Amino acid sequence: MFEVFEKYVREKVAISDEEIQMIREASNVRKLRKGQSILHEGEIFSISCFITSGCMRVYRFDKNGVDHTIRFGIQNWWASDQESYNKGTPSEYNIEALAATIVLVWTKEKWDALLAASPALRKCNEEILARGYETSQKRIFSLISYSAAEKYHDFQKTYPGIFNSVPLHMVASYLGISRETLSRIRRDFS
Amino acid sequence: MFEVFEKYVREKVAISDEEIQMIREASNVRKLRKGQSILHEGEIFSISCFITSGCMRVYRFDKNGVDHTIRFGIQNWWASDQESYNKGTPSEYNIEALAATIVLVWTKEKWDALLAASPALRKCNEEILARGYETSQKRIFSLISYSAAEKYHDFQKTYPGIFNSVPLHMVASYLGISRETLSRIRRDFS
DNA sequence: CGATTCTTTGAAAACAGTCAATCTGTGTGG
DNA sequence: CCACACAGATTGACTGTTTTCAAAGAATCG
Repeated sequence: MFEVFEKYVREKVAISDEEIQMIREASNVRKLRKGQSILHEGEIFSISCFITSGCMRVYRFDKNGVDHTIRFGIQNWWASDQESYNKGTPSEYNIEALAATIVLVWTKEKWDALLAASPALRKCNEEILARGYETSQKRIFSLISYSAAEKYHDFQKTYPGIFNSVPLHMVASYLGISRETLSRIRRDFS
Repeated sequence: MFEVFEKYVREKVAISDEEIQMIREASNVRKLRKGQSILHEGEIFSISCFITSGCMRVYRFDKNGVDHTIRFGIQNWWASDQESYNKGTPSEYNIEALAATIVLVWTKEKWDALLAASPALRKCNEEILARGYETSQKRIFSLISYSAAEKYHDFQKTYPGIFNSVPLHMVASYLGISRETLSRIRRDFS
């Protein structure tokens, strides 16, 4: 479990064994069954949650009760609602495991303490946030400029790991198109 | 000029007069005419750029040469390409003034030094990044779940300040719809 | 005032969504 | 091992929305 995280951090920043050990001790392992949720809308999201294996999905319901996929997460990704986490406000999102999944979690208190104690972790954290923002910008560009077929192919190419882990109707909901449209795109392109 | 920024910072964090003074001394004022750009694609974006008045637009061309509005900025917003700034890579974006605009700029070197020297500024910076990410998430949800009309009304309601500062065809390009569609939405709803 | 940019409109075509039905694969219980 | 249930994926027919293209009407600016 933790080895995955250690490798992940060491690839991003130089960090001492002591710091790693401290981070390890503050962490908890959680195993999730397929379909299990770590966040329901209305709850406050107050953990840092790193995926070591499996697959997760962040989603949200619209006013008609239709769910929309905000984001997926697989190994080495974080599952979170930054807004709820930062502000301590009730979340509008849900986070569920799409398959058997193992995550490392830290409470917000412990994570804050770790950030204060470890400059390397702090740097790593900043990088993660920056990377997340850049990813969002790219996705926004694809959503405003691509056709349905282009969005599909771009997703498949950019995130093959995710593409191969999640059901197609969730890919459709991630891309903002209907599953039928996605199905027809697939038929026409292969 | 600088007063706008000082007020902005003080509303976010507690900061000493000395720190403010230091930030002020490192800053430069730049006046932009309508249509003037501070970034062309291919260049490296290596300044922090705070808008004290006026209006800016971050945009990008797709492979057909059509431009798409990534983001707008008005007073108290930042104009940037985080990815180019962070990684030092050539930008894929363009940033232009949509009207006479005054910005405060810091070179990346100076800004980094300020962040290192002022914990308050660093905290403020983190908040800005977090807020930017949250904003992106909201926009993604609107792009994948709203109809064209809903996107329009949401934008108008959420960012009235921007809505009233930019031409409609750019609003359309920001929302990912054609100007004709936007025009018809407006006709049908008033 | 003329030039340019921005916005609106109409008609046709392309595109995507909906609904209902069917097909496919997986896993479960008998 | 089979039959059945269930979730996921596909298809067809239809509807509705959005884009495209071409043109004309405002608004703005030198």
